Amino acid sequence: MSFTEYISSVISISKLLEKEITTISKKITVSKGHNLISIDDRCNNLYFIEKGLIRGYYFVDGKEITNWFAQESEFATCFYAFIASKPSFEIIQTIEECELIELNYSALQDLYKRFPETERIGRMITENYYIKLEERILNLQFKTAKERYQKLVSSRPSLLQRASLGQVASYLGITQETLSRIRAEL
Amino acid sequence: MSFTEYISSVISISKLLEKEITTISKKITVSKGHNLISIDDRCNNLYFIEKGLIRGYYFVDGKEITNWFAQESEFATCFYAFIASKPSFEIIQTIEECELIELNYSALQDLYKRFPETERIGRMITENYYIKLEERILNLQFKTAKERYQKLVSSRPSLLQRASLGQVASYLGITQETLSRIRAEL
DNA sequence: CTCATTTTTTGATATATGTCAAAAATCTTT
DNA sequence: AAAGATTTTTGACATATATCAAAAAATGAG
Repeated sequence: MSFTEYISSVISISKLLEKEITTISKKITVSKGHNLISIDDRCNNLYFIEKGLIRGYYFVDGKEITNWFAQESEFATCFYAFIASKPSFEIIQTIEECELIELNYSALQDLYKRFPETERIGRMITENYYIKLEERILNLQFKTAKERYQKLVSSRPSLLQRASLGQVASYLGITQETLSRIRAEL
Repeated sequence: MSFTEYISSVISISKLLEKEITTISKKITVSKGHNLISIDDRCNNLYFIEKGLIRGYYFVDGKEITNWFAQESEFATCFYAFIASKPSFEIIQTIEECELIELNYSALQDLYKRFPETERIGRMITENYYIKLEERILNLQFKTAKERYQKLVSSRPSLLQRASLGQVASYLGITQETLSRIRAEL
């Protein structure tokens, strides 16, 4: 889904607004394995994914921990850093070649001001992020590794083909070996 | 800290705004063990805690799971339900007798409109909720039960005196027995 | 296509935390 | 203060998942 299509699915957009959105949208193509944002970077951009897969990760005891995955029609950024204007605590990396719409923080603030109906988009993004986190906590806290895996498979079936086992395992909060065993017995 | 003091610490408030805030603030006292919001309730109120302790909890396999604690100078509501205008998935219960400021959702929206500077408060509340969740995930996923306990003790020392062991244990994602043992060996 | 590198799987063993049950301690209410 | 209710602690044992190591499979560069 293109960014404009996504927006239209949330609010109805006038010709004028459409033009405005085009103006602030910067379409970029990024190769696989590229870091969009590194740790301690200022995080002034929000990326809408038209095509591709991105993850956010950080290090714990020298090990990469994947914090989230984002795919087509989703947004990617260090959300905490973006809303709080703090340095990023995670690395944002493309897992596949990506076609992205880059949105600048201040351009977005500006858009909110001039087209108040776009605030709805901002709120929806925030809520989406929040809800995803809530769900993740429920999962981590009360499901077995197998249940977490099954849930991921059903909600994002293609992820296992697109991301590496280690990336998925750390996202699920288990070791790669355990994930491999879970997968084998099903 | 009173609600007005709290607001003043975030934004500077005019006499007019102060009066307005007083108008929409409803000060209530609630006895211990009272449910402010039950599961499936519409969640139209946000509570600022001037005094007391509140928790949000839900049931998993018939067991109570505490999702969060909120104490003096913090807000309490089913945040997900509040922002998304969905029914609450948790029960919000006072753990101690509480003095609260009850804020109505639509009165708040109205305030945002009429005093745009108050939007900042709304955003800060949202961000606060989000950041707390992020931190909790990091904790749950990569710390041992003991480390999670120690962190809680240092960030909210009084909680262990104010909430029951079972409530704290489920918040930390461990059983009451395990928490009891951790506490004994330190 | 082949060799080298990376990723995934398998095996043996260790360990943190859970479960169930009962005792001990603490808190309420009369 | 006593009796009952609730909460916390302790014990024995079970189990899911981690760790470390090595083999197997998949991927990628030349």
